[in-house]
Amino acid sequence: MLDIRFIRENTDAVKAAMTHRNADVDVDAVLALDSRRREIVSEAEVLKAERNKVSKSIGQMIKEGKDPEEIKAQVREMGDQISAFDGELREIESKLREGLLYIPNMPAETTPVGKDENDNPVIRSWGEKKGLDFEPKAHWDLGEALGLFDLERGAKIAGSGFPLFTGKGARLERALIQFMLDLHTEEHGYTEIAPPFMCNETAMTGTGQLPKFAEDMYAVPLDGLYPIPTAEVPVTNMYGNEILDKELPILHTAYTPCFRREAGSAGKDTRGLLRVHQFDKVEMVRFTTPETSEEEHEKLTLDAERVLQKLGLHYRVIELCTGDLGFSAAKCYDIELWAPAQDKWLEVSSCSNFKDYQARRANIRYRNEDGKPAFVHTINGSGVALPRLVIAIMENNQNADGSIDLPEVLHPYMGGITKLA
RNA sequence: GGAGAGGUGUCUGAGUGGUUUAAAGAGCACGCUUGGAAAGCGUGUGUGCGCUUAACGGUGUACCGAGGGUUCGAAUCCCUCCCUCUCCGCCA
Repeated sequence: MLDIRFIRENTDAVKAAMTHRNADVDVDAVLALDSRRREIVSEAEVLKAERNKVSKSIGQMIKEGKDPEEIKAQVREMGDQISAFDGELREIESKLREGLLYIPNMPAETTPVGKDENDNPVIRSWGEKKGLDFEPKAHWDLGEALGLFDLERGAKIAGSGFPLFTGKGARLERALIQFMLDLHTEEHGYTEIAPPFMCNETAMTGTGQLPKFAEDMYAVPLDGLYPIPTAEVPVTNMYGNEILDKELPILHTAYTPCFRREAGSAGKDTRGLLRVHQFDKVEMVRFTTPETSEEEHEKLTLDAERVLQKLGLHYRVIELCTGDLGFSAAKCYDIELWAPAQDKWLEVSSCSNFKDYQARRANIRYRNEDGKPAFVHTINGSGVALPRLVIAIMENNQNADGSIDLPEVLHPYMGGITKLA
């Protein structure tokens, strides 16, 4: 969340930022709560100081054998007033916090201003479109024919959007996960985490999924848990309410399945593996100081790109404009893979710098140069998400006979299999 | 799931209603001492919020797992919850 003091002192800038985001946020209502809160705190604390003083004198009187009943009655009255203040304060603080939780992050100064996804500039691209001398088949046809997945049976046991991989398709999932984890841990300096696949409400609030996006999450109400929509949630919140004494930056990578209800996107891009409710993903997370977060964000993005380069896949990097930026992000690059049969770019990674927005929500701090606690900056990105990666591999590397060549780096992970046929 | 024991500051650890302003020790920082170091001695050593200050800081308040309650006053008493450990049960 944003620092209430920042909002107080930069009200116009905050309002302008919300306009650029197309976010409907009542900044003035939050400021009014803040102003009332400070009023009450001041008044209540004067009373508390007085009460503490008089209470102490009661102890003294008892020791001296004097009768304290009259003074007790006075202090009791003060106590009633204090209770009234504290009651109102509790109410105001909870409203204020709720209000702050619904205000998205400030876009970074370098984030391009724009209305929607059509205003996202392309930053760079790598590779080029493969010239296939035949009509490319869609991955759903290739996959069913080669026995890589069985979407009908997946739907039977869980519903549509819950893919079931079979045989070499299942092995390909495992191979890709392992390849990416090895790359990030052995060459990019990340420490691997194997986190819980469910998180509590506090963790989900820390990274910004709750309270605003509750309808996008699966839930296990009996236990107060949510199946994670991304490893970002457990891996970021693992340091919640801590002052880190480790050297920054901290780099973590984690494989987890991800669970998303995809409410609101029903009927859009639903064929095959394009948009599913459960998918595998390797995530990267960096905890940095404010001074280095921009640089670390660039590095993390390159780490994701490296995965695609090693796999030999044509991709481009776009930057999200203010109107398309995610709720908690200040700056974000999306990486998209070219899929010939779809004739489309598919998003496989979203690399975001959250600055101190998540750290303030989750209360993740470090000690700055003065030794004072300060919020870290968090950065994360997919490195990368599997379903669309699998789509790109299948559709780009297909042959006229319906077989699929596997990228060389995967051969060892596939037990020597070089081609899906 | 059942029974029991616990949760105090960076750490160890005392504290069962009122100079506790959380003892003491360790650690850390600075200073003295020293040829240099160790030992010794001295001083300091948390976080959030409010007010104040140009700033350093000052001041008030809250914080002893979390949240409520009792009381003039709570680390201390009561209630609910969370977590850790031990034993039992169940179990991959």
